[in-house]
Amino acid sequence: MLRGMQTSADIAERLLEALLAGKFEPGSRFGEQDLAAVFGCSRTMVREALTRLSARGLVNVSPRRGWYVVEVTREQAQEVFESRRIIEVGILNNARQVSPESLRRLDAHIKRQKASFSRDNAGLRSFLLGDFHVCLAQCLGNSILAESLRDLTVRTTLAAMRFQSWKDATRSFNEHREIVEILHAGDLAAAASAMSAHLGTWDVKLSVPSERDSVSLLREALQPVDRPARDLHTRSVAKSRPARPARSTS
Amino acid sequence: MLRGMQTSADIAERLLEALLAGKFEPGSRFGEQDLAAVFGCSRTMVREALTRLSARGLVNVSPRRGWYVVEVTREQAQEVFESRRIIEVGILNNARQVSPESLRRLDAHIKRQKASFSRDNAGLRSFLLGDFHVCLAQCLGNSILAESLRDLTVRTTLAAMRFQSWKDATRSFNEHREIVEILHAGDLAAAASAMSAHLGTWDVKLSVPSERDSVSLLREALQPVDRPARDLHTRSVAKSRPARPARSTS
DNA sequence: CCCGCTTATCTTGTATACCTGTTCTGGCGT
DNA sequence: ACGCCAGAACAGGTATACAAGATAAGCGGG
Repeated sequence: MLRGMQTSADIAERLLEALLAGKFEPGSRFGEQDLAAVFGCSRTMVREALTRLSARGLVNVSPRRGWYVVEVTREQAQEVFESRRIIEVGILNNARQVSPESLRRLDAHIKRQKASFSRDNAGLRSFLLGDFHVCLAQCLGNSILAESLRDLTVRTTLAAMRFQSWKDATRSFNEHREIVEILHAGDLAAAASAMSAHLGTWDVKLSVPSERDSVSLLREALQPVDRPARDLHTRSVAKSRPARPARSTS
Repeated sequence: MLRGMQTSADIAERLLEALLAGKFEPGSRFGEQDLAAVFGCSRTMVREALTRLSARGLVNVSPRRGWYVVEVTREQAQEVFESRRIIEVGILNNARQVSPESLRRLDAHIKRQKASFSRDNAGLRSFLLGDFHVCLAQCLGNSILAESLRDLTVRTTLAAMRFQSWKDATRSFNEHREIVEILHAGDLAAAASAMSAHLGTWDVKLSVPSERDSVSLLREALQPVDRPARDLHTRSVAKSRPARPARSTS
């Protein structure tokens, strides 16, 4: 039973982190009671947390059926990347300079990313690779867009899972490091270019695989899953039910 | 008693619209029971709606005291404008072209804005002037950023109210119309410039008034209010209480 | 043996009850 | 008369109860 400051905001945060860490497949179902049991609280809190995530577009609710991790469509995924490029490149181009403190923070973050490779922790790695972008936005002084980026990085992760457009983690890390180096040099325009390229390599891959038809979907779904259960609170979610219209709420 | 599809998303939407229409001052208090009475539902729904708004950063909750329309600080206001410029200019620069249908939609929106001037409806006017930016983002094919812009336009309105940085509505409208004309000509880069200028005139004004000290705050507060009560659901909110630490949630 | 219908169970949707912290008000003391 | 303290009223925080819809299981007919 996961504890510690059980407000609905905490629960939402926890779920968001897990999402960013890639612990839930798109389309996974979140049962209110299961989550309540896991977090040791009542359904009320869970519902509030899920409502928060819903408002941020990370989960959908299908009436009387449950909450489902969003299944980003290909078009939406393109939009996500477009949005990220606009925001992240925009922030870099808009910034005047990077404070020494921010540079230190970024260095520390890079170090954490690096460390996550030695420890074999795919979840943490995924989380940090996404979180870097949020951290960068914060360091550049725009916490509003940083917050938006949190949602977008999560959706990126989900889109990547869905379309299996894996970007090599090592490569991502190297590009992150490169960006930070450029920032140390103070060349924000160059950093913006590097960021644009960094994001570009993602969606190129994303657009490569052919459109997903129901046959390939089936074939893929029926592949044996040799991946073991991953983590504590992964266990509480049943895999997605047959699927039904789920409405996305504000 | 306001009715019609009383889901929490609807209520949140309604509140957001009212916020964008400038019907609530920053710092206004939303009483759960009052809202429940107004919407003819239970506190549960109201809480859910407010939770949604809270997740989008439009209201804060002060524990055991209530929900308050966010009071954007000057620094946050600057961030809002920076974010808007990054997003809106970015979208325009990123777009390839504008579809005829989108142009029609924009024309229609301009027409509605124009109409709102003849009818003397300040709320509707404020709403439409903000909504135009959202509409534009949607027309340019990025509904994700359009959604983010909804929050940002609301915060812009709130910041403007707080710092009394009124931008002349007629001027805003003219600039909107100009932008749409440029889009008709197909010059997206020029449109981006126009948008940048459009947003620029706002925050210039915003930065002009000096920092607000408690004395001027009092003097201002004690001015006689000759403005009559505006609309139905404005009546349900008590003016802000003395103020206390309100924490902003995710 | 398979398909369709009915019934049971499970899960969410919504309201409400109760608890707790905050604010307001009245009384007391200085 | 002012300020402080205590009690009451009020509002939000949380859990729970009950209703309604959806899924799954069981049963009967073709």
